[in-house]
Amino acid sequence: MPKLGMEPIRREAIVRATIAELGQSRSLDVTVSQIAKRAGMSSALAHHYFGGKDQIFLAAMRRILADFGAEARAELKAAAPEDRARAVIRACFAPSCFTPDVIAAWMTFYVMAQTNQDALRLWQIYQSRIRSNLVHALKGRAEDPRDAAETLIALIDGLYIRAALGAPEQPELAVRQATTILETLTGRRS
Amino acid sequence: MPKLGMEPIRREAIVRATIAELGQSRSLDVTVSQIAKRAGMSSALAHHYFGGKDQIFLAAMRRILADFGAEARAELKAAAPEDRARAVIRACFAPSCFTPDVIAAWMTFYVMAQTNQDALRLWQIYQSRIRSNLVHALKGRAEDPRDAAETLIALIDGLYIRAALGAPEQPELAVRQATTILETLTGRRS
DNA sequence: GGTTATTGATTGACGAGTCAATAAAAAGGC
DNA sequence: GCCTTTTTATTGACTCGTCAATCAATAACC
Repeated sequence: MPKLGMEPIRREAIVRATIAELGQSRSLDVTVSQIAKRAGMSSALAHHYFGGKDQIFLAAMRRILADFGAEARAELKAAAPEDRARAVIRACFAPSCFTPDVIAAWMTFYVMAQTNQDALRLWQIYQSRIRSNLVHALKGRAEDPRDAAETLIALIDGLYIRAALGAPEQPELAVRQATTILETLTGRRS
Repeated sequence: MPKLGMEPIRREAIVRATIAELGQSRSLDVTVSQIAKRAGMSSALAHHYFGGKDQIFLAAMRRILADFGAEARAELKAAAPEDRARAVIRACFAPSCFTPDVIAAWMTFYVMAQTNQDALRLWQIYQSRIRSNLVHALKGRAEDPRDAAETLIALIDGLYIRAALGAPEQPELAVRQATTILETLTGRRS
């Protein structure tokens, strides 16, 4: 009983299912069939719409990156100029970006980016966006904005890993750690 | 022409080959055959000595952890009391721990630890060791030694990820970033 | 009748783990 | 010191499962 105009619906379902499955199984060893089953369709259809497994993963990665971008834009728009750096940190650990599923998916993307050029490029784009946001936010507030931004990003990456492996660390805790560093970097000793 | 007493030699060769292969192929999709070939033996022999793929990986992980432990112990022994935290940082980015191969292998272990209980336990042991070293080193020098240690570890993890994905970041750079944070955490503003 | 949606069945490759067979060294008996 | 037996080392060939990708077939829609 095929209805027309299914393509966007199916694609959306697959992307969601991919993130969920990746988050649940916690490894890259997720089969197209598993994803398709969770999305309520046959694996053949998933192949039909995406062409291959890699492209399914890339679509999921793009989605996660886009979600983060939206979150960051929202936080930045609502933030006072001197609060922009904190806004970026908040975005990183916002509920839409810091769920167990998404975190676990991130991990797999890190691995994928080591070998898949497209994945690497996506990651780099995300990196340079967050970096430029932070550099901009830190200009005039940290001694070396570039350096401080780089350090903060590394710290955030590390907090993600720890969230992936450790007990379900509360977002607030991660935000607090990152904020503390931010404040020492901007010279405000607590 | 079997010679006796080969077991330790073969095991060593497999462990080395695993790290090398993991580092080169940059993914967990490394076959036992690939490893065995690099180690100069048949895959059957690898199975014979280790029992299975997981145990091969775990042995490689144990090795890397042990190498780090040795490095850390050496650095700590040679460090003045007020330099102990820096010694730990130096150990993390020492040549024996921070080669491209080892870094890439680390990444795969992070992923493995998400699903493999034994791998997770190994990681946790490593974590608690480095944490207690850092807490000890920071006692009386940072406002909240535990918190500061936690943050430093997260930062180090993040620097590893970035090294795995980015251009071959120089160890000195990573050490500098970590040391900078260390100094702000211990109250010495540069 | 052409397009879109959909799937079950199939193909083809690859990889973990097993096993039987071979060969050399060691151990034991005489 | 020889012959036998056991233990250790080693591999090629094989089994069994899995999975990505394809395809032919079916069905609704226009």
